[in-house]
Amino acid sequence: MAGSCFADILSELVDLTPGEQGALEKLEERQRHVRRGAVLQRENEAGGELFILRKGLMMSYVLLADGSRQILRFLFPGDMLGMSSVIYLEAPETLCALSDCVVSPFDRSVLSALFVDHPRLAALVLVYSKIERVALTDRLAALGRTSAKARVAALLLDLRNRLRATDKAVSNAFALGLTQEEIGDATGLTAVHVNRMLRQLEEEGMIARDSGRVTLLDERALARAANYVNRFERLDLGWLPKPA
Amino acid sequence: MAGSCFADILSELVDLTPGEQGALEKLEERQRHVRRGAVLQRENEAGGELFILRKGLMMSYVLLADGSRQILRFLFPGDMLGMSSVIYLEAPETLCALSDCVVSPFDRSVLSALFVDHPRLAALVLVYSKIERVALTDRLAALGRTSAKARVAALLLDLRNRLRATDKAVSNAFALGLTQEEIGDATGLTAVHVNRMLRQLEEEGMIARDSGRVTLLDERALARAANYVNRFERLDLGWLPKPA
DNA sequence: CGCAAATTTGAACGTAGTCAACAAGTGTGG
DNA sequence: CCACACTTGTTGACTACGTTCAAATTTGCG
Repeated sequence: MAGSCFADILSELVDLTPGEQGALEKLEERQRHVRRGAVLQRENEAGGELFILRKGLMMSYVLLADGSRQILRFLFPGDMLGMSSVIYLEAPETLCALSDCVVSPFDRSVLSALFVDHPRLAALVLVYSKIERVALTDRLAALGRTSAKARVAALLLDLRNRLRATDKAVSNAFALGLTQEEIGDATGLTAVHVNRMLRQLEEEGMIARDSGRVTLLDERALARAANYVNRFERLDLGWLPKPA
Repeated sequence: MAGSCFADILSELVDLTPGEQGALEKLEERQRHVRRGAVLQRENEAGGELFILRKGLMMSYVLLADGSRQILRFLFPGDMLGMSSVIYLEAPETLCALSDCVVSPFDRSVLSALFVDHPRLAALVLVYSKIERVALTDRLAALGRTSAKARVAALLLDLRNRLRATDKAVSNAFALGLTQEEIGDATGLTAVHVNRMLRQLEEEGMIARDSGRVTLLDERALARAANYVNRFERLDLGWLPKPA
């Protein structure tokens, strides 16, 4: 297996040295196939493994006492999985495959070694973690303070942008690969209401739909409705340590 | 100024070496007083500085297009502030003092040096950041999937626990130091509805209130209503690098 | 083709928001 | 010390956004 998906993400942020690339390839030496619907890690269970997602779409979610589910994050190729579980005795969230996936498991000791041998990569892991944090707070603000329509619009935009980040060929039309129930669990709505919001976005000419595929017709209007910000842009990383 | 507040937090997680303690004290050499209501860093403005909060209560929030506010996080002594803004050209969130505060500003280059000289501290900074992440996803799930009453109950429990983390003397009765509007902006509710929920918690015997002070009368019932988890417990950090 | 899952739609309901008025503090300057 | 303004808290009446429940329809998979 050539190359490292995680390195691909980090190299969008800075130019990696050959030494750094080599270190990152250690994270993706092995690989494991994961079937759609399979669980990589279950909430409240031990044994936090770390992974890089190489192919496919996954999600992390939590289940609440009443059985309802909150999807925390969708995971795309190049994303590092399991970091928030590896620091706990029991995982705080479940990792589940939304499509057939390929992941590269790696040991915590490899991460630990990375911190010792490659300070700049360690700092980049922190930066990556902070970008994810800001994306999470965007969603927190969306759930706390925006309408159902705005949340669905934001999800569509975010999904398209993150698909495009891994595959430049993704256009305004894409298969979202989520059920309306999953969209609801991500946006804090019911599946029924998601359906109505999609219909409304369609009637207002912002999107078109055809058997699971969505086309963003009026991206400007969607972004306005959603007050969406792409958090992988306008970064400032000049302060990072020199490469090892 | 003796000691480091941030070191106090990290030493709850692992035993710090004298060398590590010394490095952390570098973060808190200077200090600055911040008045109640003052803004340390404003959303969409440049100049992300880093800080350790030494005294007082602060919050981070975002403003949405319609003027509404979402409080992202309350900040307590020992918390590191500004990390998510330092990686961007414009800060993604505002930092504002809820009481008179003391902060220690430090340069990004100091953080950078920490990564080079103290790999284990760097890893601990990442761990700290991940604990915060899990706390954020807890709140995401609360906003997406729980009732108004549960969200207010969760906020009260969290506030008490975090106050106690910095001051062991904090009992079940404490001054929360927030207006009902602020509680609403944190929980995604209106001030009016927060008022009703507090009254309801009071009528059900879970809390008592007296001029800004709150007493948690039935902590068990509150935790059940809120499905609250203390994320600073049950950690597993045996895999960290050896101290430098 | 046949079955299960997902989508779609309607009607009734309920939680939380909105608007408005008043009370209780809090701080400031006269 | 009091008068005034302003913020915060409290309560009621009404509204509305999103949920719930139910049933029909479509889709996709084995």
